[in-house]
Amino acid sequence: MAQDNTYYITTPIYYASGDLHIGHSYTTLAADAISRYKRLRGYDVFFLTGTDEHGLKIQRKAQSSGMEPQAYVDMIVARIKELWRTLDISYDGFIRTTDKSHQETVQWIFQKLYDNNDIYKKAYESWYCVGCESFYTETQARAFPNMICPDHGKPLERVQEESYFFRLSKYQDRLLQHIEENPDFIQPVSRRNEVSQFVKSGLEDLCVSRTSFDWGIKLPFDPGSVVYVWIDALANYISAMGYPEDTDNFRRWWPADLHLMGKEILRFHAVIWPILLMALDLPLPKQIFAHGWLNLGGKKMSKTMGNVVDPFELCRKYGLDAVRYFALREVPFGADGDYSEESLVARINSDLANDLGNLVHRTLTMVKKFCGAQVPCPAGENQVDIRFREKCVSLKERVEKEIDALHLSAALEAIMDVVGAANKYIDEVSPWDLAKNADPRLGTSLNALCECLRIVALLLRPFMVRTPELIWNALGMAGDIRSQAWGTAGEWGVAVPGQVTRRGKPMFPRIEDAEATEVAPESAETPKPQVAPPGGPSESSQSSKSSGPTGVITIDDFRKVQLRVAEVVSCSKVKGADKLLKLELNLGEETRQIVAGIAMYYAPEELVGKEIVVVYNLEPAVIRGVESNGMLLAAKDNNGLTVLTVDRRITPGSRIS
RNA sequence: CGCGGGGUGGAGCAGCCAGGUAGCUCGUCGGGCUCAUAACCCGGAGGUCGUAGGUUCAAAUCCUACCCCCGCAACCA
Repeated sequence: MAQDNTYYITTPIYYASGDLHIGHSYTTLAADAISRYKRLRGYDVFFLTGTDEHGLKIQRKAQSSGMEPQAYVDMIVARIKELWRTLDISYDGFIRTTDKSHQETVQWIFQKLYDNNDIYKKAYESWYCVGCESFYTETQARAFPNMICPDHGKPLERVQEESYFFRLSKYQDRLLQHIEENPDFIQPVSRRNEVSQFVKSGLEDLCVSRTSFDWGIKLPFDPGSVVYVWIDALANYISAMGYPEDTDNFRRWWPADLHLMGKEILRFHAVIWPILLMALDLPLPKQIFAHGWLNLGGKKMSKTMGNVVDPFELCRKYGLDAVRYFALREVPFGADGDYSEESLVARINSDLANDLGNLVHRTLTMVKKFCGAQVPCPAGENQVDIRFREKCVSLKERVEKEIDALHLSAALEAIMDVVGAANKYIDEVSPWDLAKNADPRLGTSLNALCECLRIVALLLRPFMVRTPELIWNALGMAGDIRSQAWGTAGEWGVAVPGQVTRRGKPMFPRIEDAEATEVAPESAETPKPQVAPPGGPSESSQSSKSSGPTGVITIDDFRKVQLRVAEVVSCSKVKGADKLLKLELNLGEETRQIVAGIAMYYAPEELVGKEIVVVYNLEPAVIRGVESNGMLLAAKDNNGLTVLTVDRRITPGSRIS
């Protein structure tokens, strides 16, 4: 059993088939905030994240990039780690499913389950395409028109395959019982109901081996098969802690306190994982929490809008702490939300610039003007002062309560509530009037405001990585904020009267809209594409955020996209797809096939002979089973869509610049 | 009848499970203040709670039917 003062928290391991997006960042940021909080509360924290690196998709991706799978995932992992550096994620461990020790653990587990008869071999029927050399399930096969493989035009064959199955069904009742007896096991409640409903509907044994590809962990007793991805992936939570060999370390941390994830993979974590642990006779994790999604304009990754949300880009534009704040503040614990860059800007402006940043700035200005930049001595308090003080002092408990319940956004809300109270307090007290009359309550009020900011800075530490320190130093507090005990956020009168404050520039300048930024000439320097300096990720943000106008790119950025003229040789509808056309293109010395989602707007024959514009160096993709090697350009409005063509005939394959 | 989420002042959401004064953030309008980043503080306007029925003394909330939107599945290159 894990020791009492330990706290083991995990994110899922992310699939290393490509770059991560804001959703992965969201999970990881939440885990980071919780980890930082627990550390501040004195826990011995282990925060694990990592990557899932096996599977057919990665094998294919690597192939099409002309790389070995291992080299490919190494490259992706480097980028993922860079992202975590940029976001200043304080993880303690990073596990990769290609780690030797992980692979050995998985094989050990598989063997053990097999020996215990929790995994058994069974012949089962499925559909097979000789062309693809792969198997399809009943559902997949039925999705193909007439059961014909769209890639190869050949009918699927009914085949028998031997596979290994894991006895989920055997543990169904035990799992259900556990879920019902432990209300906190799966959270939030709505998710818990969903899972228990699913379990009640009956669990089928799970096929846990694959023979259709070989980029995976070999079965210890049947090297012709590899381990099903979820068994491989889920095991990371224990393999990373040394299971089964390093018993000391493993016992120290297991069971995990919290598995955090997006709701889309809850089922694997709430069904397969617990059952796997039961089969291994290990304790179950204390809590599995599925959060909602942070949809930041990511749903329209269409060709026309360049609005793919790249976390690196967001940090560069708005600053790390602003992005962290937004991500953790905007989405309440359970629900999804559609958010836009617009809402991000609105949030930054109203909460961080107008309320928090402005509060710091106006307070320090008054301390400077009225008290010679020294924290003043408090004098007597009246009702207003007392009420304010009490609100500040009790904030710590409110924040603790919310974070303990994993209500991260509510915790931030509570902090901002006190910030609002401080702004109101200034208005009620009007220190400038007190200064005119040399009223001793001037000291009381400004001292209180400094105390308030000190508390806010301390309590923001789980969420923001740079701002707390900035506030702390601006107040002239002694020592490093990093070494301050969490408990001091519940005390009053910690700032020493007479300590010298240092007012800086506003820490969160308002972000004006795009056109306003565009006119600002002084920041016309080419925006540096690099993000945070690798050494100190927290360095990035605050100073350089007013960067370039929204979405402006350099000529070099543009050159990355190779555009060419292509002649449409032939064109046909993709079978079984309403929106897709398949086009054969003449590009001079080569011909290519692309797929475009324009069938609603063009009949196939309309396009033949036309010279269109295509993105030449786009990564190949398989859409609806059909290979696409490029993308055509088109414009769309309310009346429809038009494909871009050239003004006069030109040699197919000509470059466009 | 594929699965899931949702329709509440101009925008985004809470309230619904345990019916009884419709709440919050942003915007807007008016006022205040001058310490502050056109910011901060106070006040106002603005809502047939998707539609139609039903239950009830009473419905945003419970029941029935329907309409519409959005994810995913599966059509994104």
